[in-house]
Amino acid sequence: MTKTRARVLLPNRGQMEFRASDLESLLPEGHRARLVWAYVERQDLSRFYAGIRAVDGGVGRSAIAPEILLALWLYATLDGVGSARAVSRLIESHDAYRWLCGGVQVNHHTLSDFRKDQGEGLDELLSVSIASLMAAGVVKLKQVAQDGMRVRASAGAGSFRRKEKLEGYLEAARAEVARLKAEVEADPGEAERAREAARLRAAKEREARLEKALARLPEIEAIKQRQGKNPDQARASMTDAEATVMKMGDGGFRPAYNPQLASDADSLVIVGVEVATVGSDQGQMVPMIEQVTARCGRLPEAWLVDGGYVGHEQIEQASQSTVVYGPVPQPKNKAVDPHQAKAGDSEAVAAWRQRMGTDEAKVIYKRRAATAECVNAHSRNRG
DNA sequence: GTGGAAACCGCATTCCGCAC
DNA sequence: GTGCGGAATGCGGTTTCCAC
Repeated sequence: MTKTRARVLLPNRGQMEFRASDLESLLPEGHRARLVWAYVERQDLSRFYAGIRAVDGGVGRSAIAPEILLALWLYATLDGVGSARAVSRLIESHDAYRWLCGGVQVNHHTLSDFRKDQGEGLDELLSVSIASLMAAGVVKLKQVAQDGMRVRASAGAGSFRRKEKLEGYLEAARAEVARLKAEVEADPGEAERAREAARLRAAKEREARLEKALARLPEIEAIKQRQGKNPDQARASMTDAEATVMKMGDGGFRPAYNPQLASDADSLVIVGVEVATVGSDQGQMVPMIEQVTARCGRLPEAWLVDGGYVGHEQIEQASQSTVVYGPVPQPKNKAVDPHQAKAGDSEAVAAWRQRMGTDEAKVIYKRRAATAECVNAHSRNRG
């Protein structure tokens, strides 16, 4: 008995079809993009609108609504996307990003410009958001935890040069700018003129970067001096003058920044942000307390830090405004546990007790268990 | 239809990390 | 050291809008 061939449905991908659909139906109720949009709509964006010169009845092309740009960046940040080009690609392919745009074309350049030009506005928005959360009782500032993390800078490890080399490169860059200026002014052909102008721009940028690198050298030299090292060995990056070679989590040394975050331990809301250009957390506590106080309008009740912040001077200053919780610093004589020290303490421990003022009510050094609790709370927060 | 103004966005360039 | 892909950014062309 012969068996006939099975009859099946095979895909026909060349078939044209039209579907009726709207952006609104792409996202379900309660989708994160809708929440982001609702949040953005509630914000006072007058600062962003103030910079738009295209007005009703006036000339010029309409600007893209700041709500869209802000919502795109906010949603992208929640998605862990930080590149303008990546957001631009997502706008083409991802329903949530398409929904946020609502048919408005947004180019990666516009996204990048918005982030670059509106830094102050975005910072102010953070303050306003925190104020709203405080008014609603979400942020209480009972315990604020601070920590930093090393973030790789956009500068090559091989871009660092000492003063002598930087000055040489700057001289060469200035000569190049002068040469290109003369070439542009000599009025070559139209097509060539654009290329020459681009080269001139690039040369000017390089000159400016080298000037910045040289301007930062004194700061780096002073650090070297404090560390007892030869200040002549100070080097700055030719491409990103503010980047500093720091010890990273994996033990390596790379150009990086040290962003500092302060967060309300109960609500997990970030209440302070700063980008430090030094690798150590020492010295970062007091400026952050001042920033959070200015941003929130009142002092935090308690401030939690890890061992990297516990320096005598910082603790003394911080204790004027809040109660500081941090790991107990070990005396240089590691053979002695100062907490166990009693009558007959060694001279070193007695001096340590006096220096740290453990009996002062304002400065409280919690023992290991309490510290672990604080650090855990902060770790959860960072997560 | 034309000109002017404002905003958008493509081009060109540089720099980076990575692979080889 | 070289090539490649990705990202950032200034300049200037293009687009859009309005008045005349």
